[in-house]
Amino acid sequence: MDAYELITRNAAEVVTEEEIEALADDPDGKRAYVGYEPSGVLHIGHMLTANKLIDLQEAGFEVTVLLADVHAYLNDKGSFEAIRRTAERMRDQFIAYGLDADKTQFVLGSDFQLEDDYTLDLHALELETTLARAERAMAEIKSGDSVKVSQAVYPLMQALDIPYLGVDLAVGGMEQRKVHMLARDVLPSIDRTPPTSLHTPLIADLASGIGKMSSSTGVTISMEDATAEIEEKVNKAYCPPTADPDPDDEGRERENPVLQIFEYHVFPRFDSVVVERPDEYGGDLEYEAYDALEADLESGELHPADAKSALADALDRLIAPGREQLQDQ
RNA sequence: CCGGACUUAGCUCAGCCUGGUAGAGCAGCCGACUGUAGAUCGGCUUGCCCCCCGUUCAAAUCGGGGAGUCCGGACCA
Repeated sequence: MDAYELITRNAAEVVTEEEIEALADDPDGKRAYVGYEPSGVLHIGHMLTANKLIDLQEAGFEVTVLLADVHAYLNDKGSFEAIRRTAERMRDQFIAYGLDADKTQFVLGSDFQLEDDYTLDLHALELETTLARAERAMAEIKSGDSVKVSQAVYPLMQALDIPYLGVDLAVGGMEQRKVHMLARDVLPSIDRTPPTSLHTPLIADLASGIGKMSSSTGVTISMEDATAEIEEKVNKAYCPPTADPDPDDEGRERENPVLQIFEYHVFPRFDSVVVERPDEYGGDLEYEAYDALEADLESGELHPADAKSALADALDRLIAPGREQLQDQ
């Protein structure tokens, strides 16, 4: 697989295509980053961008993982001390999951975001940005809560982190695109180069197929789940026998989260997937690419229940090494 | 700083006037039906009624004080 293909596979969008092509022409030593608010437990939402970081490392990129302790604090996630402890735990989980510890630079936000220069640049960005724009860019606002000033500063710090970390490529889920667009708009005002950005798709809510999966509301699969928990969660997932389900009664779009996880988590990390099936239903099936599996589900050749048991097995194999490594500590 | 509205289940809210041991919808959980899930049907759970003080046999409900949120007004030295 060439560099361009590694960089762009399974990406929902890149901004811009020309800039990505330029990076792909000479990826060695270029720096990519993702920022995470420390939440303690790595789940398959985080792992989706982590997969992309692994792709980028393979393509020759240097990778920075920002453990955004200051951001978490601004977003009312607890005391600094508690947040830093979860940040450490999360770093261990990333390494256990498969990020190369030697090629990955883990940075705490508080390592550089409290410096004088940073603060003054931040104020300069505040001057460039309306409250409405900042609020729109803030992906992490809990709906219904009243917005704090800290939450308006939050996306501006995300923008400013990019030049301070020397990032060429900013990576994030699609919910981060407004932040990256804000960064592209506003960084030139302080004579900083705006980032190229790459956004991964969002996996839909496991139970309903609607919206995005979240660890706070609803069900997610994490690095800490036991085999039996994974089986139960996957079994309970929404999975009609199609890749393109009809909208629900209220007109909300639905996705098939089981297929999404196959596409974005399983096939990128495994060469082939075996679906074990009792003889009465036709015996085992083997797939080497996602498209073939999707086509069989669509045609009825592959029953959702069999797809689910294969998914649970693959996910368990994906996270078991990390899970065991963390238990040994 | 002044004024108004609001605060009840995880969420959106009803109940308050006229005190009598807390309700609906949604969500959640369980079961039936599907070789998965969803849909559908049947059942079930959930509460510091914002806090404190008072009145009363009895307060979510009445009176006083306080807090939080939202909206408006004033101030603009």
